[in-house]
Amino acid sequence: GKLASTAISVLGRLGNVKAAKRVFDRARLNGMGGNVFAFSALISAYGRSGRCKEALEMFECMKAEGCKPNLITYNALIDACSKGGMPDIARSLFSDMQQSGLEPDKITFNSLMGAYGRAGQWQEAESVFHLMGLSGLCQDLHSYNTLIDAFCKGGQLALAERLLDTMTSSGVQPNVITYSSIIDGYAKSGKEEEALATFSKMREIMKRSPGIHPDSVCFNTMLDMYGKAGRIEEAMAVRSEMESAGLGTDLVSFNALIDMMGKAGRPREAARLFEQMQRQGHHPNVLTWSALIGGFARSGFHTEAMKYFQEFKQAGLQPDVVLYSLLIDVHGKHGLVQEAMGLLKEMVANGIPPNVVTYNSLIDAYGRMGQVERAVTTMDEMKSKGLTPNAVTFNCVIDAFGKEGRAEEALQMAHRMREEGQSPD
RNA sequence: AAGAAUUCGUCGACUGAA
Repeated sequence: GKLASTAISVLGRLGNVKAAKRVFDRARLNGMGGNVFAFSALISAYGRSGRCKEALEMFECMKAEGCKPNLITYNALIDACSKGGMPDIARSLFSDMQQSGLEPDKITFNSLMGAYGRAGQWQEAESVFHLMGLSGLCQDLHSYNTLIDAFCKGGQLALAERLLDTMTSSGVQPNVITYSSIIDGYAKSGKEEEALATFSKMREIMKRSPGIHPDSVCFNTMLDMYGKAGRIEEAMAVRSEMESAGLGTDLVSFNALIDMMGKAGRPREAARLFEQMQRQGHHPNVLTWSALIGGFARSGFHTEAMKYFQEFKQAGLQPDVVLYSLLIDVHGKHGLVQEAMGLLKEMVANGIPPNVVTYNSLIDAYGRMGQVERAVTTMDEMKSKGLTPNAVTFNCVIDAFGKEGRAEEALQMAHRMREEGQSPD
């Protein structure tokens, strides 16, 4: 009973949903599983791995079994929707729970705010923050951090800075997470100097409060920022600092470094880091491999890239949409459309449904080859699969017409783009 | 009064005279 919910929770945290579900099922067979605790833990486990649909199914399932969801169940489910990028469902659950007589608590508000923040809807996040105050709940450190992060993700750095001041004067002390969010916000807006200034400021403040230091997430944020900006020297310097701080280069640091080298057209350096990390006992994950493979593929070393892809599969790891889309894209860009189609078949056969990005890469490939008609059919095909073309899709098709000198049709496509709710820019 | 479940920051994919 109690042991089962704890086990489900721990497995969920480790990212092993399969095992969590097994424990859940077994506990239920033994007649000690079907309680709120187990259901909530499982819903949370699904949420953590981004499987919001399954979380919602479990929720329906528990209700059907007559197990009444409580505050924590709702919180877990709202968080699952948040992580799954479905803020609107999160919001309707927020209403539902009140209908059933449950009072939202701080965690409920924070989770809902996070749902909007992740989705880039910082205005909504802000209004939840205020609603929280109006409901008589006092915003805590999580609330401030969540809203600051929402502002940062929405590129509203001035608002983030202002809220940082507000929280301090309200007696809530910012922590590493607060500063990391802001640093990342600057990093993603291409404001490296501001990010660095925030980083330094944080270290100054932390010097005065013993026991608190920038952690690896914070360093990795800086590291990746320099990597993305192609400032290799500085990225390396961050790595050294991390090591002298006793944090070491962790999996995320290596992934960022490998990506940096790959994008800088230095895939051999990336491969060196790849070896190095393993010597240090790190197990490469899908992100590591994608960065590595992408580096080789973008530089035109397809054979190398595919060799690593084989190795990846032999290592028993499952390729995902991103990895397949990456491979499809680089093959398409180099005019290897047959190979790209082969990969598409393979992914479908492996039960990985292509998404908008996958299709965009194919459409782009046809466009580059001057096969506008095929580009258009591919767009229709994606629609028939229930996928909605986005701005990138339309841009690719418009560009394809443009390249062929078919300005009329390019314009028509731009019109359709508006009709279908995408704004051309 | 209980060994149970819930909230914050970092890494990989697509378009553009960028």
